[in-house]
Amino acid sequence: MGEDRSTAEIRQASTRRAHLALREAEQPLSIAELVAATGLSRPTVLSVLDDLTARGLVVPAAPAEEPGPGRPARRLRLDPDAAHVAGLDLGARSVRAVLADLTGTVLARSTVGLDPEDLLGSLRHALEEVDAGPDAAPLGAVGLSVPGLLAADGSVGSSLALPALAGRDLARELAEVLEAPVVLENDVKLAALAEHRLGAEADGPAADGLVLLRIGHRISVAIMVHGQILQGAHRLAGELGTQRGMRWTAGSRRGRLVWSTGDEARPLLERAATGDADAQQEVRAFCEEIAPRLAGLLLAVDPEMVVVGGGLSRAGEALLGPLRAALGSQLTGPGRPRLVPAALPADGSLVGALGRGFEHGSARIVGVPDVPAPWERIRRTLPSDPLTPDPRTSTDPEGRR
Amino acid sequence: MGEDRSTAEIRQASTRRAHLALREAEQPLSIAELVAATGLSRPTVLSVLDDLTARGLVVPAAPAEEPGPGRPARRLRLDPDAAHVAGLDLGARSVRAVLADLTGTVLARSTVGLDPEDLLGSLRHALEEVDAGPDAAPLGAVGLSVPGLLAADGSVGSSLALPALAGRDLARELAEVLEAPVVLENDVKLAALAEHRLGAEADGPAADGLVLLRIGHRISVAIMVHGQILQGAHRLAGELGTQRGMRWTAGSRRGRLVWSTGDEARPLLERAATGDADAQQEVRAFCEEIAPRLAGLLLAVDPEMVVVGGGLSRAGEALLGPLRAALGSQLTGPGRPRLVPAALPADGSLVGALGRGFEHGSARIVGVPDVPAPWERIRRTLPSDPLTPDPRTSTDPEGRR
DNA sequence: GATAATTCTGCAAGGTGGTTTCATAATCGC
DNA sequence: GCGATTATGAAACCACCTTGCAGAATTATC
Repeated sequence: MGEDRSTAEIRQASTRRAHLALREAEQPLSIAELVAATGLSRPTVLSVLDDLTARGLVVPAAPAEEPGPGRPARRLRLDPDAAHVAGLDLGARSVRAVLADLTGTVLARSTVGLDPEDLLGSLRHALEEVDAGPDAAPLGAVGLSVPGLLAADGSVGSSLALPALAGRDLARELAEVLEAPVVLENDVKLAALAEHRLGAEADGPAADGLVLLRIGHRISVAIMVHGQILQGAHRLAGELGTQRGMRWTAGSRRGRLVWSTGDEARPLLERAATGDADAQQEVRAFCEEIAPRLAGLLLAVDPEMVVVGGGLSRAGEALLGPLRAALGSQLTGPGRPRLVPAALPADGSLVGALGRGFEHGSARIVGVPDVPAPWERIRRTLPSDPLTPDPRTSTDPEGRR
Repeated sequence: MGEDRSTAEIRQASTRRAHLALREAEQPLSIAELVAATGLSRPTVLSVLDDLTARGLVVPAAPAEEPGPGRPARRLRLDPDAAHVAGLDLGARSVRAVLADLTGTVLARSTVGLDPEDLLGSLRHALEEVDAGPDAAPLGAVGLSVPGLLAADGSVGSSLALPALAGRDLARELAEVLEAPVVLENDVKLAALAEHRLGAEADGPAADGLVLLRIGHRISVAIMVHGQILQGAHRLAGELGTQRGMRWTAGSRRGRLVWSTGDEARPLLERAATGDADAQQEVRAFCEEIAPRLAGLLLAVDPEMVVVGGGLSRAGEALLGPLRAALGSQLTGPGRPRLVPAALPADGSLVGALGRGFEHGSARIVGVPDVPAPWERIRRTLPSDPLTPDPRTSTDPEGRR
C-alpha cells in the first residue's frame, strides 16, 4: 500500500552516500577515506563500490604522489564522463545551454539566437555548441527552462514571452530526439530553486521559505517552501499577473518611464545611485507601486528571505533600498523577510535547469533516486556569460576542457 | 550525517502497518487477516505483534462468533485504553476538550468557562470533565489549540482574542502538570489541518493546496501545502492582519453592520437567503471588500480549494455564493480554486488539536514515529457540541461509553 | 639488510529483518 | 471417524550491514 521500505532502500542510501562522498571530494579517495566520509563499514563500502564500478561510475585512480607510511591505498574516483547533464534556458530571443559532467563541473556554456519557427531546432543548436560531439559522454538528463506557464500534463500552457510555446510538449519532443530524460519547468521557478539551494550556505541557515522576485520586463515571482518549489494545484503559484484590475507589469506610476528591460532602466538606476533626486523619486514611486501586492504575498507565505533577481537587480542597493523601505511601510509586524540580491542575477534559470536535470536523472545516472544535485560545484565552475560579462569568479569563457 | 536508514526503520514501517491495520479494522483480526491487510509475511506479522503485545498495545480478543471451516483463528485487537489522547481548544471565553482512545474513538467532550486569570486551571478543568479519573488510561499526548500567534520558541507570542496568553509557554506548563507531551498550535492552522485531512476523501483527490478562510469576529487564514501546515519562517504564514492601511476585520463597507460574531450576523444572512435585496447587497459589499486581498493570497498559493469556516460559514450559499462571485471577478485566469464549506464548521480547531496530539504522541504511544492520526474515526465518533447543536450525525451528547 | 611500525586488504563470523516452505495442530462437515 | 480446511510454529534461506582478525605491502629504523 504505502511506501515500500525494504533492504533495497538501505542499499540505495549507502550507494547515495558513497556517491556523494566521491563527488564532493577534490581528489580520489581511498577505501579508508570513504569509510570515514560515509560512516559506513568497510565491507559495505567495498560492496557498494563493486556495484558502482560494474556500472562504470567509479574507476581506479593513480596512487597518491606523496607516499606516507604503510601500504599505499588503492584510490578511486568517479568517472566524470560516465554521463553528462545539460541545462537549457529557452528565452524570448535566445537559447542558452550549459553542459556539466557527472560531478557537476560545468564543461561549456553557449548562447544562440532563437528561431521561433523552430524551437526544437534552436534547442538542439544550443546543445550542439556545448556537446563534445559523437564520441562524447552519454547525456544522462536534460533540464529545460521555459518562460511560460506549465499545464497539469507537463506541456506548456501559455507563454507571454514566447507565444509559439503554447500547447507544445517540449519535454517529450526533446526527450525523443535526445534519447534522454528531459524535465521541463518554468524559468522563474527554476531560478528560485537555484537561489534556494545556493543561498542556504551563503545566507545563514537553510532558507525555510524563499520568494524570488524577478524584476525585468515583467515582474514575476516564485516561491520555495518546505524545501521544494511551490507549484500550486494548477502549477500557477506565484502568478500574480492574472488578478483583474491590477497592472503587474513594470511601469512607473507617473508614466514617464517604461521599465521594459534591465538595459533600458539601468541608466535611471545609475542616476539614482549617484544622487539624482528625480531618478530616486522615480525608483521610489516604482517600488511603492509594487510593494502593496508584494506585501500581500509575503504576509501569506512569511518567507525567510526575498531574493531580488532579474535585469534590474544588478543595480543593487539603488533598487533594494527603496524597495526595502516601501515594503517596510507596508509590513508592520515582526517577521519581515530579509531582502537580498540574487546569487545568480543572470543565470538563475539556467543553473536551475541544470540542477533540476541532475535531480531528474538521478535514478538513471547514479542508479539511485533522490541524489541531490551538485549545486555548489555548478556555481563554482560556471563560466560567466560571454555576452553579459559581470564581475565574478569565472573560468575560461570558452569553457571547454 | 544525514538520515539514519537502517533495519530499525524497516521494523518501524512494519510496526506502523500492523498498527494501522488493527486500528482501522472494525473487528478483531486474525493473523492471516493481518497478513493480507499489511502485505507483510506471516513471521514478520507475528514478530511485530509480539513486540506490540509486550508493550500492552495488542490484546487477544474473543474468537469469531460465526465459526467457519478449519481451525479457528486466534484473534487480536488493539487495546483502546492502552493510552488516551486529548485535544484542547482554548477560546476567548471558553475551553473545549475532547478525549479519545487509542483507536481515535472520541470518548467525551466538554466545554467549560474560561478564567483568564487562571488559564492553566481552566485547561485542567476542561480535561477533568472528560478524563475518566484516577483509574483511567494514561494520557499519551495532548494537542492544544490557542487563538494567538506562536513565537519561534514555541511559546505564545501574542493574542488579540486572549491577551493574557502573550509570552506564556503553555505547552511546557501543561506538560509538566499532566506528565504527558503537549503540542501547541494556532487554532486556525489546526482547523486547516483537520479540514485537509478530512476533506481529502470527501472532496476528491487529496487537496494539494488548501486555504482555510475563517470568517467570524475576525477574518483569518491558514494554508496547507505539501500535505503540511504552512508555517512560514516566523510562524506567521497567512497572517494577513498586519499589513498597514488595511483593516482586515469584518465590517461592511457601508458601515451599517459590524460582523462581529456569527450570531450577530446570522439574521442578516438569513434575510439575504430569503431574498431581502438590502441584505443581499450588504453581503455582497462585504464579500467585495475582502475579495481583493483574498485573491492576492490565492494567486500566490494557487490552492486546490478554499474551505470557508468560522461562525458565518453556516449560512452556506447565502455567503458562499456572493463570495464566489466576488472572487470570480478578481481571478480571471484558469485554476480558480473550489470554494467549499467547512467539514467541521464549529469543531475544526478542536479536532485539529486532537489529531495533532495523536501525531505528536505517535512515538510515545505506538513506539513508532509518524503514525497518522485516526482522523476519520475522530470525525465519525465526535459528538456534536451540546452548546451549539447543529444537524450532524452524532452519538450520545454525553459521549461517555 | 633485517626488523618494526603502519596502513591497507580480504575474508569469515555474527546480527537484524524479512520471506518462503513445510510439517503439525485444531476444527467442521460428512 | 475421516477428510477437507484453516491456522500455527519452526526451520531454512536471503539481503544488508557490522565487527573482528589474519595477512599483505610499504616505509622507517636499527
